[in-house]
Amino acid sequence: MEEMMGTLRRTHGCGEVTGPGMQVVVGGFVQRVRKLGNLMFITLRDRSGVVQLAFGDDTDRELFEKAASCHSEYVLLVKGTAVQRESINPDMPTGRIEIKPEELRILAKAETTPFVIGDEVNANEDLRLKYRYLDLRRAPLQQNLILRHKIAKCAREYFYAHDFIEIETPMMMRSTPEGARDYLIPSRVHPGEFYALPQSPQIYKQLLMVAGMERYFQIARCFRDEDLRADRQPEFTQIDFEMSFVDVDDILELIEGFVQTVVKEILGRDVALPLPRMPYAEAMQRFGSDKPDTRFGMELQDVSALVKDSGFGVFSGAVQSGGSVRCIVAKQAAKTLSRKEIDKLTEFVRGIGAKGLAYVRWTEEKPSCSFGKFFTEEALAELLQAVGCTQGDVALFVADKNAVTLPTLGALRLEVARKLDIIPKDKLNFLYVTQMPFFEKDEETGAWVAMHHPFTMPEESCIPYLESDPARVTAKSFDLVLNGVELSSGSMRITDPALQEQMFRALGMSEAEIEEKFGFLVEAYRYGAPPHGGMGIGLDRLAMVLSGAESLRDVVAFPKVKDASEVMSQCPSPVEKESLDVLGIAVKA
RNA sequence: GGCCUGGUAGUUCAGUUGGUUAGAACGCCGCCCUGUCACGGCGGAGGUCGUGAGUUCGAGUCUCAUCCAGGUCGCCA
Repeated sequence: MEEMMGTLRRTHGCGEVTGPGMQVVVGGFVQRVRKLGNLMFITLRDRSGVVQLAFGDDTDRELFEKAASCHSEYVLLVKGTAVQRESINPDMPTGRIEIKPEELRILAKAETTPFVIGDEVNANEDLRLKYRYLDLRRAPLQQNLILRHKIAKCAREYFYAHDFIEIETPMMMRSTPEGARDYLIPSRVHPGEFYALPQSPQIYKQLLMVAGMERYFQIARCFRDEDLRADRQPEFTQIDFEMSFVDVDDILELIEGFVQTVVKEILGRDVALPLPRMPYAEAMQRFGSDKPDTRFGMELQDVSALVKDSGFGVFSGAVQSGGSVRCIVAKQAAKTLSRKEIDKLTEFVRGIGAKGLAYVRWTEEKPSCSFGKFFTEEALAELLQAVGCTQGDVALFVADKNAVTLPTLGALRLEVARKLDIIPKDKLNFLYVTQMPFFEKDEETGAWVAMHHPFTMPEESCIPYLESDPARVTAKSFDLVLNGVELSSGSMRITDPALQEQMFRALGMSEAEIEEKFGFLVEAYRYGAPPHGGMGIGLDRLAMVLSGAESLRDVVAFPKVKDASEVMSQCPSPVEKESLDVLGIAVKA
């Protein structure tokens, strides 16, 4: 029979009971019951920590028997006195004291849990997600959610202090066919018509600038109906803002200030400002990535000039047809990267688009080389010297068009670094990637599509080439990268309606299409808008990196799994036929 | 959607060329235990080997199909 709290109220968190002599009432879950005959210990856990209750021969017999009936995860309310322990546990923050209970109420009993609830995980994630409310009792996950809360709190305080106004934008909005797939909401009042959940508050926050709100901020939930990854959930949270009367540098300075503040607040560490800034083109050349992990070297090297006249057709052919031959050099990796391992890496690069992988593996006296028969010893020595490959190293080469060599070697660089375990875990390398290309070519259709979104302001100097030479147009956009994770992206927006229409045309949209999809937006800008720009910072990803978690699931209270379902409540789920009828929806069998 | 890996007790796993009654650890239950804190000791319960079909005298083990999970690529303006 469960008991009531009555008038008894908690006075302290379990982790807050520190000194002997304290009269306390604590409540929490039973972590563990340890019976030693007429001596018994119960560890009680709440959000603040764990404290030990001690029952001995000085304990009232009835109270002792009641305590002895407790099992793991029972919910107790205990009144007692903290006393010095006979045997101290130095590994426990409250290990110097224990509570001598005078009163104990069993507020709730608990069935045996499907997995043991402790700091160490000893169950599959699948099972833990099904019983997410139990998994969340574990201190590491509680700490992650608390850390996430602190980031959100810190963000609010920072943006409030910088004169931003918190404004909610709609969760039900117009579907925009560009970009990611929308989650749709059927309209009952307008059968056959749909709202969409926002992929971001982009359009609304721009309109808030047109409205003269000057500085808008929101911790905004965003939705994208795409397949999941460890670092991608279908619904996610952005620290979203937009500001007027600014240019790129003003936004970058504001955000690096936030980054410095939040890292100091959460980790107590200093971030040196200004944050490094790297043009997109340089990031691709040096790291083969638009979100470079700069915590380690092993940068890409272009050896096209050295190998273009070699007898090795794969190399010379790639250079002659406008591509390149590039490599990375893994220092002192010859032992770890055996022939077998290099074969695996070859499979790896084939999986992401390269045709193959050439290598030099310099173990003993002579380098062993997959393309050795096409190179004289002198030519090979010259090549290796040029790329800084010496005894004990492995050099890995990819030859193809640049659209393949760069990203392939970028991914290979990360893969090799992980295998060699050379990525420093304690570094926090923030980086702004700037001057992104405006357009990117759709490989299938050959059409130019916006790399960011179509409201992004191009660099002024590029405007003449919008329609004549899209490839050379760069955008006033910027990404914030932390340790190779894209935390956020932002840009200046187009405020000139004529330029905006020109942009839509460059993207191949007809007048009718522009009017139909974005007419209201273009019209808004005809009534005057201050120059403005903004950003959305991924709160989940920031929490993931700052907590050291490997997956977004570890920093989201109730995450979705790979197929976008939620295993605890089992959604999505079918609905009653009547519910569909009222919406005018028929579901294919 | 493609590819890779996995699914055996409540949990995490082991399980030999296909061969007796499918094991271990933790958890759970019972008894003992006055300083434990991963307490300890003794005993016990607990299994549709994901599901279905096939090969075989015989399948946890081999084959096929299917379901589920994770990773990865496509995708994510």
